[in-house]
Amino acid sequence: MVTVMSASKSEVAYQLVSERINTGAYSPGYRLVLGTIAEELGCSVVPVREAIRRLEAEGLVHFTRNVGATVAQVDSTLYLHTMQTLMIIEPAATALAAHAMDAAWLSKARALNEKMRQCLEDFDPVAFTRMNTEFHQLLYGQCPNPHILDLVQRGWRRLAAMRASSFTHIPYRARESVKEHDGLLDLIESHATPAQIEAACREHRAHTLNSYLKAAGMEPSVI
Amino acid sequence: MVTVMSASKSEVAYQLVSERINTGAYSPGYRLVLGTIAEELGCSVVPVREAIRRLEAEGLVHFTRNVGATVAQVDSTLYLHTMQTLMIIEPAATALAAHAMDAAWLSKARALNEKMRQCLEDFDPVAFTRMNTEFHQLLYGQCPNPHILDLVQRGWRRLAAMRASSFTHIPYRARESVKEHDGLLDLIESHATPAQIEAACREHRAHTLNSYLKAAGMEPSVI
DNA sequence: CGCACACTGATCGTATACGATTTGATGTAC
DNA sequence: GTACATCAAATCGTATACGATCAGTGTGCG
Repeated sequence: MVTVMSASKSEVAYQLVSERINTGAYSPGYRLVLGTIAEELGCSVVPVREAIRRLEAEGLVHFTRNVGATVAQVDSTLYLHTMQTLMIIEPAATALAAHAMDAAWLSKARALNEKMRQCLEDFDPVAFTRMNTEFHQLLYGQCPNPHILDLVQRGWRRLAAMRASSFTHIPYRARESVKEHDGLLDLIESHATPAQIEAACREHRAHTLNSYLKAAGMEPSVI
Repeated sequence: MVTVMSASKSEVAYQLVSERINTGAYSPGYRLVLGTIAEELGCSVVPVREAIRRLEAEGLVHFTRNVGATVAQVDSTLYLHTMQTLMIIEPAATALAAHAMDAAWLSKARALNEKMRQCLEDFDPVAFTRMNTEFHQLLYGQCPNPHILDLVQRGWRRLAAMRASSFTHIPYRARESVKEHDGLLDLIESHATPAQIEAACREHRAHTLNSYLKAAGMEPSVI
């Protein structure tokens, strides 16, 4: 055979559906029909099934036996639960990644945060959220524990899929957020202990979460 | 139809393989052949495939395209990574579950820990590990955030699948562990804040992890 | 007019079948 | 004796086919 066969069909199906959910082409509640997707991909339903089940395991789609799959609903509770989970795991990942934060890394992070600061004028929530995601990825990206890294990435991915950035709901957080990022980088530059980094990072996340909770008229998170 | 059809075949397959891994009937490295399992279950390979992929998503089996699935290897790094992940998430789950810890709950937890204390004489690592799992389940079980709860349960499940309890490797930790459990319950009884509970619980987990690391001649965890 | 029930179309769950890929073994040349 | 090419068996990946199940609709009865 000449064909390269780089990825299996179920992998292709997974990528396709996954991307469409992320870009919002499939919005929450959208009915994912195996046969339709299979036809579109030019393959049978079997690989599509597998892809859908994988997405289910990741929490991006909801599946009911003998009924079918739909893109997971973004109920406000789900958003909060995901935020809360990230508030616990991401700071830990960042602290564990501290060893990799050298001078080069630091200047890159500073530059990115500076770009975010510039973005504050004529505020564009989407662009800002994208850069915010990138900034945090820079923070936790070098975490040496693959489980934890995976969990953090899934969390962010879920939030992205919800297309409900905090900054859309509570725009004033953007300015505070940039300031807190700087504080975090200062802390890292001064060779703070991992525990200190974790605490500061968690505080940053907690501020965002609690601002959202307050805006929604709810109690702040207990931790 | 008279049949109840309580679970789909892929669900049955999932349960079967999952249990066999947990009980150790399928030990790490064991080759999971779709056809063989299907034959044993009296069904075709398709549902088995789905079950295997689910187990892969949970990290219990390793899957290679066109080659097949094997029960995940328990390399010591994996064990440590799982322990470290749990060290971060479980205390948070416990703190979030604090609201549900009333007098009745407390007496149940005390009773269980007392049983563990009795088990210290003629020490049986397996029985002790089982009770320890139960005790911790009691701690985090009422966590209201389903994501976090799920992550904690997966972590414990993974550790169980590894059949490599800390108490097998470092038996002297058992005695300290029971004492720390009591301390934790005292703290809860005195209506400590969730943050305090989290800190104490994490310290407990950190002690276990670092004892293991020390026994293996490795550096203690940075957080 | 409203409710219960049977029917229908859509969709899922699984079996079977076959092509594709890998792996390990066998044989041959050097 | 070793290295490499070739081959066969085992196993996976996917297509197709058909039975099972569910949601919605229409009809009949109270």
